[in-house]
Amino acid sequence: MMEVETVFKALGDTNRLRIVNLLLHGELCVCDIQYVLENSQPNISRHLAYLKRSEMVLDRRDGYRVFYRLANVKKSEKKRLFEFLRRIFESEAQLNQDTQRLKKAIASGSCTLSEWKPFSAIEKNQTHRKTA
Amino acid sequence: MMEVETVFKALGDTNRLRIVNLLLHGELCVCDIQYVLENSQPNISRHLAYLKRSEMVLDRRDGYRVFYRLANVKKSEKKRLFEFLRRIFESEAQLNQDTQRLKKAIASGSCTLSEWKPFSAIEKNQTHRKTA
DNA sequence: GATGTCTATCTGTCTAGGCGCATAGACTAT
DNA sequence: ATAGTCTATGCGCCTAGACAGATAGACATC
Repeated sequence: MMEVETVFKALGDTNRLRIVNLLLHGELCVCDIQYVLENSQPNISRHLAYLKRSEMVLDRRDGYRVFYRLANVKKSEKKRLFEFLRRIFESEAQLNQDTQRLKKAIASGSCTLSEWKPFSAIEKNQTHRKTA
Repeated sequence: MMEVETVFKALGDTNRLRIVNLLLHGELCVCDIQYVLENSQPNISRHLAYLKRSEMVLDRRDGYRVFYRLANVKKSEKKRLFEFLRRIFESEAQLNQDTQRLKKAIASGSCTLSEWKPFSAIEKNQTHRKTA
């Protein structure tokens, strides 16, 4: 078929789950994700490309950085999916750890220079934070 | 990690999605599933074994037939998952077609000789239908 | 026992995809 | 242009897993 299969395939990998978990909290640039996952940059890029092919995320270039965010949050189907993921991710130690690490990184001025924006805000209006 | 990854991997295949969709409607024997999916028996068995390894389903032998059902519906996490799946499966043409085909087969006396039992009933009390 | 039915597993082939490493591309600033 | 930063892609290796076809196992009936 079918889009459903594609989505589950995309979620059937630890690294991609960790990425989606981070993106649930807001838009991020590649280097932020790389920092949290402690993984090689090419590997992160490949997984982001996979998520993009699967229509799970969208990207946007700003200068020499590329920002990724969850896609189509408006569409009720995906919205339900992301809500579901948020709930089940709560009980995953690794993902919680990642989230903490991200927040700490942002607070202490990571690659992402702009302010932290929670998922709920992005969900409402799809405007993205500006980095200048 | 992590159980979440395993579950999504299990759902990242068309045949397994179709099987889970059928099992959402109740316990079934292998030949019923094979009939609906119009696939080879070894292939169905393999996918069922995969789902079992992933702790998505349980099996039970009754005579020369083996019945499969969704696992651990009591645990709230899995319960939420199955509820989620039921909702998103509603908009998948192939899966609806399968469901119709199954119902028709059961009505006209398929391999499964016993009466049709809806998912809600199985969900409440985990007793299984008897085939004799 | 032998036979028939239903199910599982074994063998081999093929493809998707995960990773490391190197390199190319995009952009900025000087 | 040149250098520096961030990101994407190409190549090669390896494993998981999807399938077909053959065979083995479990069970009932005769």
